Amino acid sequence: MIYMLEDEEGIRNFVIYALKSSGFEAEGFETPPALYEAIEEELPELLLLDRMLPEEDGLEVLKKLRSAPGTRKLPVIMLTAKGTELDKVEGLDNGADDYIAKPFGTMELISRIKALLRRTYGSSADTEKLSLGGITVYPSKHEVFADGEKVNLTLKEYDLLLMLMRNRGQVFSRDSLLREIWGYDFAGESRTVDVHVRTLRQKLGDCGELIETIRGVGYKAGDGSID
Amino acid sequence: MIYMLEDEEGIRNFVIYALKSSGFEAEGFETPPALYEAIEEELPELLLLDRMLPEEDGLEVLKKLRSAPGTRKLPVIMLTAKGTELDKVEGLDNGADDYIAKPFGTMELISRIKALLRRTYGSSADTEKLSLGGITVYPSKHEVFADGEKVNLTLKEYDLLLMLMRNRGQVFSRDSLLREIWGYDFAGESRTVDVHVRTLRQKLGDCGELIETIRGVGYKAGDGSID
DNA sequence: AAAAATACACAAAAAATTTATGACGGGTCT
DNA sequence: AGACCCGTCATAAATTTTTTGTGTATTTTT
Repeated sequence: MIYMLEDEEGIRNFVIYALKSSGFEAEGFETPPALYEAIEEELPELLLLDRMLPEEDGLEVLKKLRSAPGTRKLPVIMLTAKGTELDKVEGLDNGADDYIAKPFGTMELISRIKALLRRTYGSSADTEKLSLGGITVYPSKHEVFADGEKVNLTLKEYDLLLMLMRNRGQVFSRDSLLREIWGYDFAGESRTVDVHVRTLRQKLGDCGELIETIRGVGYKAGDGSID
Repeated sequence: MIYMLEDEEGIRNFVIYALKSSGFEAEGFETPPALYEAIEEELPELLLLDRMLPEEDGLEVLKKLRSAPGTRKLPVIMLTAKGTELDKVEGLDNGADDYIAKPFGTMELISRIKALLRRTYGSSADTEKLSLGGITVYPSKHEVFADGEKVNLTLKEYDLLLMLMRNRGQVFSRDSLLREIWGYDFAGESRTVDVHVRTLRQKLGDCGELIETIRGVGYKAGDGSID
């Protein structure tokens, strides 16, 4: 969720629209009190802050946010018509993470937002995860959780789960799984996959049921409806 | 320590001088290879990267840095004469944290550097010391403590530990560790890593268990849950 | 509906792979 | 020379993977 504090309705609507088009959740506010109230309700992931406001200066808002424990680390990008170097320095030195002078392009704004979010919330390693029902997989950590409990999987079990989770709802034949995960190319009869599916289900406990057997065809994880 | 990659000597010297005047340690490099070499030696806190370089494009340098585990999180500010919105978007979307178009003012540059350092290291707490369980590393002093006891590590052991501690929870394959720590052109056995992990674990005593073996994949430090 | 056939689940042993360990020799620095 | 770091190897230990056999559920045939 991204919040924006900006008194001019035109700019505000334009930016909020642009953000939503890029897949962000976004909400705009006209006055500092309205923003404060919203922050009490829900802390946004990032704040776009106009520098020049009729009542309370944007800089004052920033200082307040920075001095309150809950919002001390809130990523803030200042947006403003005041584009002199001194203005930028003032904004940044008071705790803003970025400072964009109007007029700015939508694409640049989006990119800067993404860059800041990336830096703040650690783009891949921590965030990157796959979930299905009670199962969560963190690929870069090679960790799997089922109903909150950490599960220790062997390599093949892990590969198998990842394969199924990455293509949820899709049915894989034993042969295609052997080819993809084992790299084998032979078509000979083998119960190898079955055995791994079994151990995998066992280790996943209740979540094991999310791996379905499609009789006569193969296996799949989830039916696409569950998130 | 801040590094700068910039082919024009005039700008380079000017910026390095400005940085030093502001109390930063800084060093400039003329070519990508020189930068890479320096990074092998010491990882800087931040990198200023010129976009247009005669040999290798700045963007290529950025991509390389972002794809290597050791420098994936290195804060990077791009500095460049190319100031169109598309250029900025391109730089930011490829992993740069900020993008400043020339000509830029020294004060703005310093402020942006400070803002990024603030965001990255949270008021410089992280640079001073890294902790995981009973292990504490002081990178600036090259000192390591395990359960309060000082531990004497050899260079490779230290590099290995630092690598794992800086990316806790992340799994590293032997190959990627060899590439990052031993250098991209190291031709030796990947079992070499095992041996160093062993000596490292030994020296860390009980804390050695924090370095986990992920069978079939590699090693990692901490499971993300421990702080 | 009963019988036969098929496909899968389960269990445990056997085989294969991967990692830990101990030891050695070359190299470097003091 | 002595101490130490580094990379390699052989072997032991640990764990995973595959094979194999048996039981059970489901589908097909009669």
